[in-house]
Amino acid sequence: MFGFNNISLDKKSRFSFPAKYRDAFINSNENQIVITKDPQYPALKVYLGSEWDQISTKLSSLQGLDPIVRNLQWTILGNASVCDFEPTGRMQVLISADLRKYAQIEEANRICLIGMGNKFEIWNQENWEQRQTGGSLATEILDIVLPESIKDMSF
Amino acid sequence: MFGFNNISLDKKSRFSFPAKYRDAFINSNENQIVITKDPQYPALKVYLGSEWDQISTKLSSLQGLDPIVRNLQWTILGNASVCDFEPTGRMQVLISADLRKYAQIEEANRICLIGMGNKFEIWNQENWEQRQTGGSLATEILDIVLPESIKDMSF
DNA sequence: ATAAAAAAGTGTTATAAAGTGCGTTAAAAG
DNA sequence: CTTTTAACGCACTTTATAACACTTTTTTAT
Repeated sequence: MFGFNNISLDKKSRFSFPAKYRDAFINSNENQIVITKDPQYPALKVYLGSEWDQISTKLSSLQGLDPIVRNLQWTILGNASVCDFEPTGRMQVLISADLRKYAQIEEANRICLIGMGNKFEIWNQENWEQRQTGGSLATEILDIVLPESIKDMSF
Repeated sequence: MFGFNNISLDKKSRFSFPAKYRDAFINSNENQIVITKDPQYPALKVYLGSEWDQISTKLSSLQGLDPIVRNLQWTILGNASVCDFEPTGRMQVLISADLRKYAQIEEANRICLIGMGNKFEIWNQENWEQRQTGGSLATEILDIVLPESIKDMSF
């Protein structure tokens, strides 16, 4: 599941996955999609249910008294929106109001859906273009030292 | 049970869990909800009965002569409010006056209910926004060394 | 101590808003 | 030209919440 897609949100803020991903969804037998905040950028992460189960289980088991861990738990777990999903149907998913706000796609009806293999990202179109053209990566790097417990996780 | 919810308290300080969590509650056969203080922030933790049984059993069995452990016991066990709960009904829960005070949601009628997997957090909206938006990672680092006994617990 | 009043807690109903499902049209691909 | 896909519009369903009525508990005054 790779590649860039420019797709539209309907009036109720739903989008449909492009048809080219249908077989992959059917093959891996997914019936849930999880959307949550990207911890570093004003963008959203989209996980398949099975992938999400792994990530969320691991992350929620970590020691929440560590403030860095807790912040990641808040961001990723605390903003996750779990959507029922039918790979054989319209593959339509709603983006909640606060996630839209975070990704700056509030009024926009066009978004960028980027396939990253086992997950997708959703970006506001302008942000995505800037990110790709400009060398503007510097501003948002989290210069925090990650605790050992999450060094081996990839979100 | 994940995700952010902005919900209202009624005049008697009750809130209802969003309907999307109903199936999870029914499946795990919960009939009790426990609300208690968060040991680090002016916020509340909400546990399912079964989860609470585990945590409270474990926590109350720890060596209370350790001051950090003792503090956690006071905060978490000593402020727990157990509420009857019907997953098939309105899923309505009352927040007691002193818990409201602790979480600074005394007059507020809007709260943030954040699903963190096996538990929820309740926040005053302003506090939550500050915590999420600010680069507040550095400020509240608990530079205490946790005793071995609780390093593997996650509250 | 008792009664009255106030406060706190419980439960029900009505309604506006949010979310869902599905048919139709428009656009793109083969 | 035919088939597939994406986008749009509409109707229906579900959900959240405010308003109301009633019960129980606590407080106050006599």
